[in-house]
Amino acid sequence: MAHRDDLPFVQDLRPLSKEQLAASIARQRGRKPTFAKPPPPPAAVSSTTTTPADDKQDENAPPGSSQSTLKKQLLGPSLLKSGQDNVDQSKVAEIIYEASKGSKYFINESRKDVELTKRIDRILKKKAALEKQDTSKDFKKTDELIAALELDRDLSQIVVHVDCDAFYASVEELDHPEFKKVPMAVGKGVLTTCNYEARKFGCRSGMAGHIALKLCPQLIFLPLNFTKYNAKAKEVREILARYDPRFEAASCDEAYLNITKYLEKHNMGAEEAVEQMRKEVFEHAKITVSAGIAPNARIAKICSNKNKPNGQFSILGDRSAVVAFMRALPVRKVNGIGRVFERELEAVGIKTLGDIYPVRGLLLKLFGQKAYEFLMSAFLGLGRTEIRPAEEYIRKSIGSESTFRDCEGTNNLRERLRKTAEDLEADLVKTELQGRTLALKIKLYTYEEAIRQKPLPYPIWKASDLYDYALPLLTKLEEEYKPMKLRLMGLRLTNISTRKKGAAGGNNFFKPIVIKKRKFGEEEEEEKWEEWPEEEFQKYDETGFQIPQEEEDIERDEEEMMYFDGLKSDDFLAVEGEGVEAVLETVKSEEEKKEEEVYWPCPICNQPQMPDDRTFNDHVDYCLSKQTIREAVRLGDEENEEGRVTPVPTRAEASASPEKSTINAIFKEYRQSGNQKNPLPSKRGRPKGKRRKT
DNA sequence: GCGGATCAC
DNA sequence: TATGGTGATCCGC
Repeated sequence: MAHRDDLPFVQDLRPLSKEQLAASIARQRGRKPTFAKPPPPPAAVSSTTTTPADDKQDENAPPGSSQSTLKKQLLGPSLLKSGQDNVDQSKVAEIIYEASKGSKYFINESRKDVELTKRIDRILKKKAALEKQDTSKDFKKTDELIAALELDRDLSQIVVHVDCDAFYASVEELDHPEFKKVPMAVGKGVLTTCNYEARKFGCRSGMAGHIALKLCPQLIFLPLNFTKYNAKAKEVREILARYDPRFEAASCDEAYLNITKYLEKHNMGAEEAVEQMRKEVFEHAKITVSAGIAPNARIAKICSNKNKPNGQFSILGDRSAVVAFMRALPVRKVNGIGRVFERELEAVGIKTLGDIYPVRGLLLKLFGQKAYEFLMSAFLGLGRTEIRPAEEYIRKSIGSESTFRDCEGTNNLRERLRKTAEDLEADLVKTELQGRTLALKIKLYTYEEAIRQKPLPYPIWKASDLYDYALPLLTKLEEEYKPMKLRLMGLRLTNISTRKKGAAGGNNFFKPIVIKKRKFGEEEEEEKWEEWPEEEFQKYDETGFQIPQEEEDIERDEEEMMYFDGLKSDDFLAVEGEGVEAVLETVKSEEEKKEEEVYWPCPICNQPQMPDDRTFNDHVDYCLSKQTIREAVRLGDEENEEGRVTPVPTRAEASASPEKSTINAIFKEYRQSGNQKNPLPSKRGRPKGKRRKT
């Protein structure tokens, strides 16, 4: 099927005006345009029988009401990351709201919105309480954190984020040039992506198909064809590899490159090289890409959205350029801050990253350690500079889930479970994986979700085992939600290991695998020892999309001015408190750091390590695990059962093994003594206030 | 360790 | 008629 034939294909393909749009929607609904007046409030959350009859409740909802936030929510995840064109988002929001109202999906969104509002209330109460206390210590601690983070800032690398423009839609347009100038979307049910013509109407990736049709009645739908997209992605990657052979494919249509070496070798400027790369990609693969150029991955990612489509944007230079750029950035632009966190931050007065500074001392208690460190690191414009092939990241789970028409009744549900188990088995056969923990996920017809999981006595992968072990979980849920009516079922295995021959059985050929931490925690990396994956897992990524947005200038309060201006004048440290000064005086420029050549030698491999606790500890743990894994493999050889492969212990497990306690104790002591007396060679000494992370 | 929630794509 | 699938992380309990 090339496209949907039942869709109207009008000759006039100009976007509708807002009035036309409204009229069009109204016609379909047999009513007059509704968005001229305030729309009705969301359906009552406690009731699942809400009907459009509820319409007449509250006609004057205030802007901050749950209705307004809900509308924003219904706009979909891609909206606020983008912002694009001349589409009137509030009108689009009204149309979506009107079209969604009363549906089960909508009612569930209302329920979630109410929960979130409650949580925000709790955060605000906490904030009010904090403001009555003396928080000077919290501010001081945070300034110490800032100083410590500054210490690790690395501006010497040049990282590029490459993002294909409306990838799936672009690929389809190559095969169907006739769709280039008309609104077109890929995917059914929800839009996986859509072309720029469709975006003019307010269509977005992730939007429900029938909603998109309301916004754009002439929208053309094409079915997904992953084989085609993967082939095209490969063509793009062939070019990227020329610029960084160790580039990182972040998804089907995104990649990170570290082009520092390339630039040195070819004596080129970053902008120039990336222009050339994008040109080569277009010549070779015939699709356009956008790129962001920056000192680290986090900023590069943000930059690649600035001049989309088919453009590039760079933030390079000194620290002040980076900090100034981050300051004005709406928090939602940062990877890891989604709609929910955005609302929580907004509630405490944080709209842009710059807004973080005045309240920095409250963030730890308001949002927890991880989010706190994440925010501070984002505020400073820090991010990872090490880019490595996706194959070096280890997978932690594998699952399969699917949506269907309402399914109820024990027999039907069991049949569904059987099918789900078979689907998962197929993937487990392909990947040669198995798992030791099984999770069953369900979504009720009300869109409420639940998960039940259980550790297994041994790793499984066969459909029959999956079914047998999942059945008790299903019956448990059936009891809880009786009578249970489902719209989705999924199975997922965690604690996974490979079934490949020779992986962990006897040939102890191991290589380090890096674990990606995606959310908070500054995209840190943590190393483990695992089998080298010989084969890339097939990916079924779907493309999200973002479009640049104008950033309004923010007003800076006095305190903020001091920080940023101080940064520029290069002695910003002096404006801060006493404790901070003490820490900050150890901050050196990159050049100074390099010149000093002060490292701590690893007691095991004797290689010089960066002189900070965390890096050093991690490295020692890494070396230790190398030792302990070797021992574990030797032991494991004798203990292995036929046909069942012992999973390689993780670093934590390895450290916890009693056999290794001696060596661990030695190095624990080593590290502790280092902590107290700093016997390790260091001209500069360790920064005060640097927390030890475990 | 489990279950719910959030996030990215 | 009627809003996806895969994988990861974090938090509270």
